[in-house]
Amino acid sequence: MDAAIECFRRRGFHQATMQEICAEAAISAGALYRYFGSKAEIIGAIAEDKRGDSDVAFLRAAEQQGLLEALCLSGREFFQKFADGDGALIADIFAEAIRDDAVATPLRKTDARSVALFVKAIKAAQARREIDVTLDPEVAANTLFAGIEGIGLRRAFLRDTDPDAAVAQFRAFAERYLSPSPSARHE
Amino acid sequence: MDAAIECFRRRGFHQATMQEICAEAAISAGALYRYFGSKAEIIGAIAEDKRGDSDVAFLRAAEQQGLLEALCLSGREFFQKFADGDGALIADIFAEAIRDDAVATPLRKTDARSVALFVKAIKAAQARREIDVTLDPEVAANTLFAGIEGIGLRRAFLRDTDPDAAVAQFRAFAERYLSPSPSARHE
DNA sequence: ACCTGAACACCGTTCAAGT
DNA sequence: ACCTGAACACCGTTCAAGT
Repeated sequence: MDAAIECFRRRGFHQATMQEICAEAAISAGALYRYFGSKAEIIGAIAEDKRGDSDVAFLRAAEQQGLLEALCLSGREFFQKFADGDGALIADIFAEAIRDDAVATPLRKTDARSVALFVKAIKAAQARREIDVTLDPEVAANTLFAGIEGIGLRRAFLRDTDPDAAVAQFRAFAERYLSPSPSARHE
Repeated sequence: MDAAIECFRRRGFHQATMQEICAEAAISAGALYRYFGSKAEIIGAIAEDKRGDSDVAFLRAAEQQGLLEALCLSGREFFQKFADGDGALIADIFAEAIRDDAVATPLRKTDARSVALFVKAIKAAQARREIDVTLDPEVAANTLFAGIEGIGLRRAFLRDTDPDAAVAQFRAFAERYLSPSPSARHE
């Protein structure tokens, strides 16, 4: 049923019509409204279950290859969506979530889980003295997330969605952001 | 005439109707389409002339207070829009620009001008040895932009649009990103 | 030449009627 | 109980008719 993702993917949230989604799902309009209260509710449901699969992979990478590589893995996954043409849809989701609390609330829950994962990995890396110990893990996790999202959106806007280039840009940012700043070092 | 910005501001791009805009501008539907070919063309026009006023202020700040303070000034200006409730509109513009070349092309032109300004200020700061000289100015300018945009959107999504907190987050990011990285220093 | 506004094609959503 | 699909209210856009 959620395979009506296909319609948003093909035409974007505002361009796709409920009738197209009904046709794709082989269902009537009335039946669709039995499962989802509105069009906005559908993006909520989509964005919600798109996360999570990669959580285990992230934590394993953080342990085995270090925080930076794990972050780049997450980044690549996100940047790939833009290369696949989902950029406008992602921006639509942002817009809808900023505008509508009913959309934002469920998304914030899954977002918080991802942030918590970042925080956990950051603390572990600090314990290993792999990165700057003076960074606030919560703020750092959010800034890294903002960096990934900003880079992805911006490159889509500039029509250069090559994931390799995007990861390289993010890697340089994360590396510099996380490394002990000269002014803060104590030895 | 462009005071129909008001409608987008109040209700967002997709929620505002052409009839509302016509009423606000005291004009008929036919007349509106004489000036703008479509609804999408209107955001293009809006976003286009929203830039530019602050270019002079940025360059002056960069000279007198250093690159970091000038960046924070730009950041604050952008974050203020989210605090004013324009966050969803900004995300809409992103979505529309990613989806539609006709919207993106004029926006990329004004964007390029702002990036060029950042690049210029970055080069000057490198000449002063104020920041890391090994940074590519073009990439750095884009990454800083992505950081501002990402932080703004993300904080709007998380319903915490306080400009002071946003600037503080961005300042820490920019400071660490720009400072000479230990591994790259030569002395 | 320029503007008007009724009309058009189409959208998201609903709800009486069927099974 | 659940689904259908015509109908509703409303959208962005157009274009014959006016000035």
